[in-house]
Amino acid sequence: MIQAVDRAVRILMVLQGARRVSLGEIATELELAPSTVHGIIRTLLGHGMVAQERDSGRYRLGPATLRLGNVYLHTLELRSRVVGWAEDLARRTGCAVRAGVLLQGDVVVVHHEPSPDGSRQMPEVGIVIPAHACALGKVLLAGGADELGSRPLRSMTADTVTDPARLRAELDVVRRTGIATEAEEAVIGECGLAAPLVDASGEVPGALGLVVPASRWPLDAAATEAVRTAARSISRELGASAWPPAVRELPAASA
Amino acid sequence: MIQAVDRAVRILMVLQGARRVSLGEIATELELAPSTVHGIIRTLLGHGMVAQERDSGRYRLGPATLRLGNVYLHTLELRSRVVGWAEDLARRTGCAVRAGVLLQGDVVVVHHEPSPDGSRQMPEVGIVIPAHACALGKVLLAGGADELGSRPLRSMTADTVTDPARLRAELDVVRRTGIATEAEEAVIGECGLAAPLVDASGEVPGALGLVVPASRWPLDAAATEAVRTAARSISRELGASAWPPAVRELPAASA
DNA sequence: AAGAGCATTCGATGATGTCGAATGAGTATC
DNA sequence: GATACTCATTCGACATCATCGAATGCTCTT
Repeated sequence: MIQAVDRAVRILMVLQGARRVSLGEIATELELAPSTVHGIIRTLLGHGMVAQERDSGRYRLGPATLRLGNVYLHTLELRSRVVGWAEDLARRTGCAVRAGVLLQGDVVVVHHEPSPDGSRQMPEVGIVIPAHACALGKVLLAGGADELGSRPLRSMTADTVTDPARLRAELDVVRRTGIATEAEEAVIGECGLAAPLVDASGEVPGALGLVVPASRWPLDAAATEAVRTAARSISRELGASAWPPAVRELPAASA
Repeated sequence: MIQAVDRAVRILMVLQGARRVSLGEIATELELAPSTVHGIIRTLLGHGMVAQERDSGRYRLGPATLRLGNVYLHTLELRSRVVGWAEDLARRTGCAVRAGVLLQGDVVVVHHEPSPDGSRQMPEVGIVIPAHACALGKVLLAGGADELGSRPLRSMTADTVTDPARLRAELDVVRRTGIATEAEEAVIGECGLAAPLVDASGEVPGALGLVVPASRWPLDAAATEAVRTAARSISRELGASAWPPAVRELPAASA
């Protein structure tokens, strides 16, 4: 792992955590000499990855990051395949629809279809949710090879699953049923139900799910079936041969 | 400028240009040894800045870029101040409204308010337009210190201004009037009108403008005045003391 | 008016990234 | 069905390059 590049990305992560950060704060947080940070930041500055406030001298993320993220979205085949089905799902179920991918123990929302009733329209594409606390995340963890990243399971609400053993048991159920649920484990008043998206290699590169108000929880069977149908259809478009994905306990003997 | 970091960002830029890129293609484009690129990419891979297709081995941008871009948007004070006024402007003028910032000779759209008639709803936040070919860009170039970056002015349509001298003359007008216009210089059938957003230091960190169908061009005076009013109001919220920004021919003697 | 905190610059050190060649897997070709 | 090719990947030695600590200039605060 290239040290300088690793540090550069770490600096971006620090800038991600706070609006305006001083050079010294970054240096302290990363346990580096201020001049070291300065050199890296100047390089990032030259490419627009970070910006500097002209008056205070403090740093924040730059417009180049927005461009990168936007291109990422448009090159994501998963997303383009999801859009149409998400619209249909939202109309059919009356719920907001989300699609997400895994990023190191967190779920990044790559598509958000607002609920038809228009309760809120905040652009939620790009937001990050701890994987263990949302339905999308449980699906992705269940489908991933590494499963849990051995990081502590941060508690978000009173109902967040923080016990690794209990989460692992839940993931087993997800693997068997192809559906994950979550009830106010990330946000009070919000529940979720999600299903895996499978690609040609049998991997689970993403998940599709509903955001359900707690007042409408548990969800009726029709909505659950709609999610299952949509996920299966998208997976087929992605080249998947089986859905839900095959459970792989051991390295398959048939390979 | 840190060499390794610079190369890492360059790699991201290459990945930005094509959906799926092989290691060799990146190495060729950047004139580097494949193993050098590989080392850097592996580091970026570890942070989710790039992703690798499991089957082909090719690379593309990763979900971490989306997260970065999203955080950038939410930490941008400019954007949060623009949202309300953009909505109002769109309703008042019937046009789509955009806000943008400058990124090395290009404009990055940081906010997009669709036109009320709902002609199209593509999420255009994050897209990039050559600064010399759009109204937002002309405003930003006029307000910037470096003016033109001595890069060739790429032609987008038959009406794109590609002559530096003519563009410079246009920028002078923009500085005097506080309004920039563009008629089918970037996209056939699309015209634009924009005004500068000024901050407390008198800089022009962003621009606000309308996207006008060619059929409605030239725009009536009322709409132009609405843009001017919105830009002035937002600038005041940002702490600006004067609008349009003062023209600085020379380093001010009063400093 | 003096002090602190900040970003920034500079130069010497050695740790670190770079390169070229070799490996292995996977695929297309004959 | 076997071969040749492309491609990502690994390894080790060299010298470049990033790193660090101290010093500077600046602005804002006390």
